[in-house]
Amino acid sequence: MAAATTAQSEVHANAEKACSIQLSLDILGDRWTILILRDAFRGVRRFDEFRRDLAIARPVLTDRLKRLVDAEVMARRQYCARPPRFEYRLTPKGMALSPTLVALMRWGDDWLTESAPPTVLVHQRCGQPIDQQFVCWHCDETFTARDIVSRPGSPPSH
Amino acid sequence: MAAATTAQSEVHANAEKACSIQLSLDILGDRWTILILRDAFRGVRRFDEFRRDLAIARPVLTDRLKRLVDAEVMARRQYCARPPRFEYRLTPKGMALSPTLVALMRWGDDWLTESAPPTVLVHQRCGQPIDQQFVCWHCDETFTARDIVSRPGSPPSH
DNA sequence: CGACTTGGTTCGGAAGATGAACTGACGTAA
DNA sequence: TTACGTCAGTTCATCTTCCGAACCAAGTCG
Repeated sequence: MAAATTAQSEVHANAEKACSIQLSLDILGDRWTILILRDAFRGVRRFDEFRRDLAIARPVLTDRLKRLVDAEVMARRQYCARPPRFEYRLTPKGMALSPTLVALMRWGDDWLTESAPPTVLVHQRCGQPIDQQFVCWHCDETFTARDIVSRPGSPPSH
Repeated sequence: MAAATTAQSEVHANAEKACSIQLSLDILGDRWTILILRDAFRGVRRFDEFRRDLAIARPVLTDRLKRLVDAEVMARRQYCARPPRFEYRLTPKGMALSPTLVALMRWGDDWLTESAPPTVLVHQRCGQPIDQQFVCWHCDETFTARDIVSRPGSPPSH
């Protein structure tokens, strides 16, 4: 990624037809979807709660929630028969987005706010701030983006 | 983040006025910007190279690059006087987005592609695939999103 | 000279976002 | 029982943004 300046990864660049980032952005890539997910991680579940918190137009929220449900990132569930009430919850696939949201939040904290970050994420057990790191389990060490190279994925075995 | 279902973080939810994710999305939150950055990480630098690779409309690319330069995520630099030629490079602030891009890519790999991932990121030194993890330096251990709680940031000291 | 490349700007039409109003099923208080 | 409120939407007119095509300018190559 960060080592894309090397000859290696420039050679590979053209080989990446269907990039995973592209696929992810097909689902997440608009002004509202990630904010909806952020709210969902905070515990927001109901239509009007999303609407009020985000000040999003109703038709847009309807559409975005529908897309997220279609993509199996969120699940729509009726939790009350009468009156009929629905909630939108993160699926495991949606939960798996937490590293993305955390990375986004940390970037904002580090580069976009001059004062203290509005929210701090801490390790539940000890209460100390968390860090997000690249890890190599082979070398058993953490490192920065500078030590990463990209390679084409192994062709599907057959 | 993932523990937003606890009473704790729900209480805090309303206290988060200017969320860092919101601030980040003010810069990154549209269909093209993140794809431009992905290309930049791959080593793409010139206007027409971005345009061809992304199949993006010229005026939109002009606008997005301008925004990224204004936000100091990329820098526009003339690298040839005659004919005047320009390149767009990631600044340190832009480089700092690599964890976000990596998280996005990994989510796509894990949940959106059924075959092998098109690109694999490996540790430069040993060539083994990298992992991205939450780390607590206090406890000296890695963990998943389930072990995170959010807290309001400490008020600016004075 | 004329064609080509790079890095744009300027248009009109298409697509997407917006707020306001409407619906409809139900609950509650007077 | 009448009126009002809530939740979860849909419909519609308008407004903004996006897009592709065309144009432009500066320079280079043959």
